[in-house]
Amino acid sequence: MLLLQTLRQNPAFVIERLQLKRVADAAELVEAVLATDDDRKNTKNQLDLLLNEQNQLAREIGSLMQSGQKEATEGLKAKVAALKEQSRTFEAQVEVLEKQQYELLVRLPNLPGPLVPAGKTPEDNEIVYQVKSLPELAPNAVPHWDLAKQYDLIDFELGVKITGAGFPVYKGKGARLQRALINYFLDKGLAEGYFEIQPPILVNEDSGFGTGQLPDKEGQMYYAGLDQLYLIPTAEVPVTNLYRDVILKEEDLPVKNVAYTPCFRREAGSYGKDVRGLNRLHQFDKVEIVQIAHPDKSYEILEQMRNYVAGLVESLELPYRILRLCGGDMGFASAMTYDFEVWSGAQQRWLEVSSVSNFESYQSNRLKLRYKASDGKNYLAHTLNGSAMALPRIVAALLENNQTPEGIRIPEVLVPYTGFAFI
RNA sequence: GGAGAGAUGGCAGAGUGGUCGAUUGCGUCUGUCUUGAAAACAGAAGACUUGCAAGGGUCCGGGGGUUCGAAUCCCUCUCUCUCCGCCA
Repeated sequence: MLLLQTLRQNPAFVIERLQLKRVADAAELVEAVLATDDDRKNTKNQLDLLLNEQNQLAREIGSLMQSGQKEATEGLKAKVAALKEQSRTFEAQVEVLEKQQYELLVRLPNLPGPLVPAGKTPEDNEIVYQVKSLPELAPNAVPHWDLAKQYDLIDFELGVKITGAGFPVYKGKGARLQRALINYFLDKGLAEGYFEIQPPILVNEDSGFGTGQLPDKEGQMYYAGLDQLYLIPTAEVPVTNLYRDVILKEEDLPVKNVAYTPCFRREAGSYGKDVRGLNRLHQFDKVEIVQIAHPDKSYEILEQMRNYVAGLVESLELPYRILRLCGGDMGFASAMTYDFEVWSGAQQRWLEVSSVSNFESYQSNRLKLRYKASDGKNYLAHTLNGSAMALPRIVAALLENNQTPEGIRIPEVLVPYTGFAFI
């Protein structure tokens, strides 16, 4: 959620930035928020005056009672009753205005940072890095779903039988490859100074709200209605929410967490080649990195995270590119996002495997995640996160790019984890 | 799932209708002392919000109520703990 003071200080700038994020009626929204806020403050001030008067009278009555002058209180009591009647109206009004203001405010996405390119579609994303040459696969190279079948690594039909489409069953070396990747990513994270967390994969409504999945994207999460819990779409949700309503010490920043979790996404409305094989699943594994940063450091940290993820992809010997997402393609809560895409040799397309974002104070404002600065005041921290990495598309690219007549070659760094060098 | 107890400031733990936003202890921070530290002593410190400020308002798990006045009484929800049952 954007800070009110940001809108107040420079509404023109906010409107301009919001338009980058495809908010067509930005000007109207901003104006409405500010008008509502004026109204709210005004009404609240009047209410406060009334309350103050009541408090004073109550205190007066108190001291009269204690000195035994009971009769003298009757007139005052009546007076308070009248004031109370009055304040009820204001109270109701304030409540309405607060709600109104809040509902307007949550509809505003985060402002794109200064480096974010203008644009509406994925074509407008800025390619900030791309591998020089793409590998040539043999003409008879096949997509990963065929390889998965050929080597009996992943069984999509079996998943359909026991659950449904988008819930694959990993088998044998396929399962071991998954496990190897998870451990590899976690170990790398630890070596980078991240602290490992194993969070619940069901979260309550407050958590879904804290990171911004609720109320807008409710339909994208699986919901266990009997217990009113949501299956997490990413570890970002439980991990970031660990710090909901927390005031950190300044010297504890940055907080660096890494977590492996399964992720669940309903992905309603997807179809076709996009969802073939491992391209898009309802359940998948991901290792996520989350940082809570000092506002002055968050962009520096974003670059560190980007470099870290780049190192991961490179260590797996996968051809990749990095995109800086344009305003229109960015997530609702993000101020700047880098997407990592690996080249899927047999499908001849780029697959997104990681998304690294700085949310600045957008999430922490909702979360009430603050740190106490040396001046003794509390300030909102910045939050960042990134996939490091999402497994399925990594697996897809590994299988496709590394297929040889002798089998599928496992990247060197993974061999200690898989226990085999070829599939 | 059944029975009982409870939810107060970073933690522990008082407070059962009237200057209580809250006694006290521990922890934290700042001074004094010390070469430095410890100890001792003195002092400081909750959160949100409004206001230039003085000041004001709200917050004792959440919501509602009684009352001139509620942390304190009533209703309700949530959660935690103890015991029993079940169980990876």
